[in-house]
Amino acid sequence: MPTIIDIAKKAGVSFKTVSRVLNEEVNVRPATRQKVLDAVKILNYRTNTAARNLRSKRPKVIALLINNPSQSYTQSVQLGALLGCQKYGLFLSLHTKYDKETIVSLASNAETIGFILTPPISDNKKVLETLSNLRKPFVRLGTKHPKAAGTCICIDDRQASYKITEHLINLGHNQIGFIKGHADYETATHRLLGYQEALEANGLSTNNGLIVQGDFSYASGLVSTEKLLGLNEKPTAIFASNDEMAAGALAAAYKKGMRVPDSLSIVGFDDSPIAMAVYPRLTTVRQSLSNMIEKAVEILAKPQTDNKNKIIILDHALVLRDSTGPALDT
Amino acid sequence: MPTIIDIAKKAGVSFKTVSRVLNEEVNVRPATRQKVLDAVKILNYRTNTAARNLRSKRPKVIALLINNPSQSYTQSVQLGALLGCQKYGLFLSLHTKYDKETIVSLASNAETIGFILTPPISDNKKVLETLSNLRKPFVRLGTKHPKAAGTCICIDDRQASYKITEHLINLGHNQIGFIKGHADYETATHRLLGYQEALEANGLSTNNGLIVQGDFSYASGLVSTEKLLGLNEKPTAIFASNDEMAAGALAAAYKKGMRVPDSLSIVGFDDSPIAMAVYPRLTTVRQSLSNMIEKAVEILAKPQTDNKNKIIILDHALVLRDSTGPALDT
DNA sequence: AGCAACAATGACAACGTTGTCAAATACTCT
DNA sequence: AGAGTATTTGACAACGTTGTCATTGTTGCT
Repeated sequence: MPTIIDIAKKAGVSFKTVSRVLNEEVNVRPATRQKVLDAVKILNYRTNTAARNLRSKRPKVIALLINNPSQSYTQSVQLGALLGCQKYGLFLSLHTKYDKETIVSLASNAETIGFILTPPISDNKKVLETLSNLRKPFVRLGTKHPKAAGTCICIDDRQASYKITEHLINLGHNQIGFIKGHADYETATHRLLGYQEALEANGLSTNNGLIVQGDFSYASGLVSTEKLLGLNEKPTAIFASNDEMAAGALAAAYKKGMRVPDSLSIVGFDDSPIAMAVYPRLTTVRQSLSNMIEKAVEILAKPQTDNKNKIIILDHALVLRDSTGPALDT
Repeated sequence: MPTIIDIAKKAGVSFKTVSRVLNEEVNVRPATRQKVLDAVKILNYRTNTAARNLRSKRPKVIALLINNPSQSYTQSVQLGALLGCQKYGLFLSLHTKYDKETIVSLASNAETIGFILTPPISDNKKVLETLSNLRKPFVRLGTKHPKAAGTCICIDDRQASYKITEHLINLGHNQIGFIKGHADYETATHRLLGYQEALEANGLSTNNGLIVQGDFSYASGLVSTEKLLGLNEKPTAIFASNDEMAAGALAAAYKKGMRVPDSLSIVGFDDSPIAMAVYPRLTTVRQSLSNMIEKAVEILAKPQTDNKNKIIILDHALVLRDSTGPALDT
């Protein structure tokens, strides 16, 4: 394994200068910087995080605030965060509580670099207020509410929602039920908007009682679908705001003896593990939670990148599986 | 933060002796050791893993071999392994391939401490043979097949299975269907045995076509349950060998218009996230995957603990929820 | 040209631990 | 008791990096 001393020799500078380049410090001549970077590339150098952590007094802990009813969501995020931390030689501290006291005590710990907030905490006014006063950086996942400080990372929920609704419309569906997510989540609002816009753009009514309130849980998906299927003008397709509710919708359909996608199409959102565990497998929107969280860790780990207080919008993708099919000709 | 030098002063020995005690080296007088340990406790000392990793040339990587169709299982295990690694200052390398070449190349890396195998790899003969020849320690999860070397960590599947079957019997069920797990998994066999023993112990027949083959997937749970419900002598309860198949069983029941647990009781196994996401919530067996994997990391991290080539059996617990109820009086 | 001010670089200590080797102590045997 | 050996302890360097401070190089100004 090459060390900064090897790099220094190769580049013809002192090892301290190498350290400066690697830490993106100011006051390094561009030519020198380039020589060092070349040497780094040639020798395939990787920083020894043990040595760095030993010597530097920089903070090393990222606080992840997560309190999500979906266990699969929680696990994915934790996993991604841990992998990111491992990459940068940082430690992760996990927290489900987010009262003022907890946050203040975390922030006052000199070891803490900053916070990562996950929905619905990302949009919790009290938390945002508390953090804004605390001079520690924070990153908010799954939201893009512009008012508060802190970097936001999300996908374009509205556009994704628009696209998956249009997929249903293209299959001939014109009565599309919608199950809203929990009101505390910003994403829930955007997904609804995308759905409504797609309907309007295709000349379909958005005001026909086909929108019901869920809360992102399986049970609410089931109950909501029972409501929708009990209507006089039944939907031929249902858009659930996440995969868990879509799984609940599937159960409700089975209960009624309906076949999916033959007599009812169902779509979800997230492409969580459940989407593949269910029968038939769900058509859904994939958002890469692991990319999101890795980006969040990176922003906190490398404070020099000027991502502060920006809104970062990551890619998503429509995933067509077996739970959607053409509308019945009735 | 106290260092070994502080401990040394407190205990009246050299800091090198403290290091020896902390690393459980031999040739330390018991009295000295005790003095050091007391000082450690009083000052609440925690090893600085950065310094340790920097100085020591000990290997620091644990290779986790995991290739499980269940994403929730995979995530839980990875999460637990990462947390364990963080605790001991180790790195995790994740692998889904387990051909001979991959294993040999991992083992020949001087950085690699050892391997953790997860089902079904835990019982893969080729892998076990390859590893046995390679002089690297390995830990096998979810199995207790005695022939091969390596430490095994598991729960008593047979006993757990016995207990949950007995729970159904106590509710008055005497026609209990069983959905087997994938044949590659040792646990599948033990769960079947426990079920059969419980039936026999309660004077029920085990030979009545109520046992069908699944493969641990949702889809196989659904199909298997349809088979069982199509029999002349229908079961009043179904024991699925894991929660995913139990979720499939629930779907099949809904499809037939049956209510759970009113007209059919269903139990699963694992207490995976799905058990709580489903309606009604599953009665199941809880096995703490996180404990298992943490133990596995510990064994590799602290080679001195003489857990080598032992079989470690962890606790499990019956979790009674809403998917089981009294048998119908028919 | 000469000087100040600032930018860029380098020399060296320090972080907390383990590895190496030497020294001190305890034990065994005659 | 004394030599010889084994056990226990200690002194000190080393790991690869960053922090501190000194030194050198560069620029702008009179």
